[in-house]
Amino acid sequence: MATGRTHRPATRSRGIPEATVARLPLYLRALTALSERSVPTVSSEELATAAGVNSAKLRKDFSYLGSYGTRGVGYDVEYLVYQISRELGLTQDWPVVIVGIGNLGAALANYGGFASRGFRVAALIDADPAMAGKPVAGIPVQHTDELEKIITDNGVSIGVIATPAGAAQQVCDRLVAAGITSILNFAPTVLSVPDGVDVRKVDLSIELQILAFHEQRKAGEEVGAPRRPRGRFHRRPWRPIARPPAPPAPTAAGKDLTGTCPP
Amino acid sequence: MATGRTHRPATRSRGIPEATVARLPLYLRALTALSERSVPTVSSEELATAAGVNSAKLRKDFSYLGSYGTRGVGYDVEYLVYQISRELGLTQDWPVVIVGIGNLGAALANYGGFASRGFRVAALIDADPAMAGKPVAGIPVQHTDELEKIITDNGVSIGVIATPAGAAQQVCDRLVAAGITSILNFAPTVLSVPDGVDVRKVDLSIELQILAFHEQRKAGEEVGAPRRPRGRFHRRPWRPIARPPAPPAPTAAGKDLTGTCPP
DNA sequence: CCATCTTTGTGCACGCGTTCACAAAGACAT
DNA sequence: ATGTCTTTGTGAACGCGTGCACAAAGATGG
Repeated sequence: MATGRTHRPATRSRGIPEATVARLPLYLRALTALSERSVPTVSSEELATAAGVNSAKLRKDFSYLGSYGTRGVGYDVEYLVYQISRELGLTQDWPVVIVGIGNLGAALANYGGFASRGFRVAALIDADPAMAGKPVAGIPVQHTDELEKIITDNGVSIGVIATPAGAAQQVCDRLVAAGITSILNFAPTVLSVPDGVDVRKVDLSIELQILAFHEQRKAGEEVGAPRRPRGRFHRRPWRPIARPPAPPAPTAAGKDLTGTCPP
Repeated sequence: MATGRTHRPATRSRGIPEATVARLPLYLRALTALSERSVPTVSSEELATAAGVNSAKLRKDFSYLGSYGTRGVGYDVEYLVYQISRELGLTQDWPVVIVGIGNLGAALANYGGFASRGFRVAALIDADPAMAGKPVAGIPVQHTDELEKIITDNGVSIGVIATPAGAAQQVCDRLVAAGITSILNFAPTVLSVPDGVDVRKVDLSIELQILAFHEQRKAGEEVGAPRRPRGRFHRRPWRPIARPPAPPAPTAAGKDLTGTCPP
């Protein structure tokens, strides 16, 4: 999951483990799809398949919420949708502000998955005066000067940062000072926030790098044993983009000079 | 982290734990920043702070790569940048295709964080014939019909799916059939792929839902003990957006009717 | 060359998360 | 009412990840 997660002290909130909380939205999505198809009940096995997890894990996850299933039958879809929604806090409406209306910010503003989950885009904020007033996704962009006023007036407690990395910490500080207590950060920076403020981050390039690691490993396996031409014919040659720097030489007179001579 | 991660069998690849692999990009980002400031060496403590992790964790992570530090001094920045880049497979260039050029796809095409890490956008693909030929981020969009040809001609092994949920599985199948072995999925769907294909997912709304959970918990604490007006004055009233469905009644003659009567 | 000081690398213990496997619970048929 | 069959809910075992705490290693100064 591209889901970068921030260093939370792993405090299981009200008895529900973090790992379970992170999966509840998955279950909710699968259940919503079933609900739209008017499926009345679903077994843990079916739902687990639809959500892409193990059925035992799903049952244990649900057991933290309570005993909402019926043995021999399964789970009532509508009832479970409501229980999970309530647990996640989606039975109320959450106004959010998006700061940084570049390509990504605009994409987020247009993203339909927010409104359907109870998240309402209360305002779009950008530092560029030329953007001010310009409508994006039907909402006029407002200038950063208005940030504090927007947040207090609308009672916003969740902020989304989609600015360049250089501006992120500054924006974050202003959001927190204005009363924001949850931040979703798309900027490739580590944000420092006071206690009581939650930060979750999404870094698009990190996910690709993790994929590259495994991809390299798959390609590397081929030079190993049976030399079976797996994949196809489209293996790229190994093209280094940087010379390996020499390992740092010992500061004092090195006792062992082997291995540091250039090839 | 919004990092959604897919149910990998937790196979630690070549001895390096998955959790460590997921953090290597973080270290790399912090090290790159130091490198640009021409900082020669860095201690585990400093680097850990910059990356937002524990210093003991960082040292243990690096120990999986080898002994690249110097006791009493720290780590050589340039050397470590190279070693991590090599481990992640970023010393070669990875062509990627982006399928689905809507708001999000366009944002990804314009995202600068890819090119700087060795990822090259080889092609943009969309199913809308009206998009064909239109340049996005300087690259002309190509039609889905060309998908297989693009992938084989360019030797692409990493694909990014930014289509609507309904089209994702179909696109995924075609990508896999054409030779793609790593997929980054932005569509809110569970993709099923054959063994040997890696999938990582990024779901924007999931991250917000997790934040909402904790936000609700913070608000709920206030009604508890000392009624200290934490936060500020902007607490929203609890506004239910759906009536709680009644729990499923027993099919046969219910022995116990208490608790199912409407309020 | 020796003493001191800094910082790495890691053994160890602990806690969380995952999975197995099964007893208990309820539906359904007879 | 009773038996059978399906599916839940959970106790227990295991493995991974995290953090502590310290010994070893090397730099630095005299």
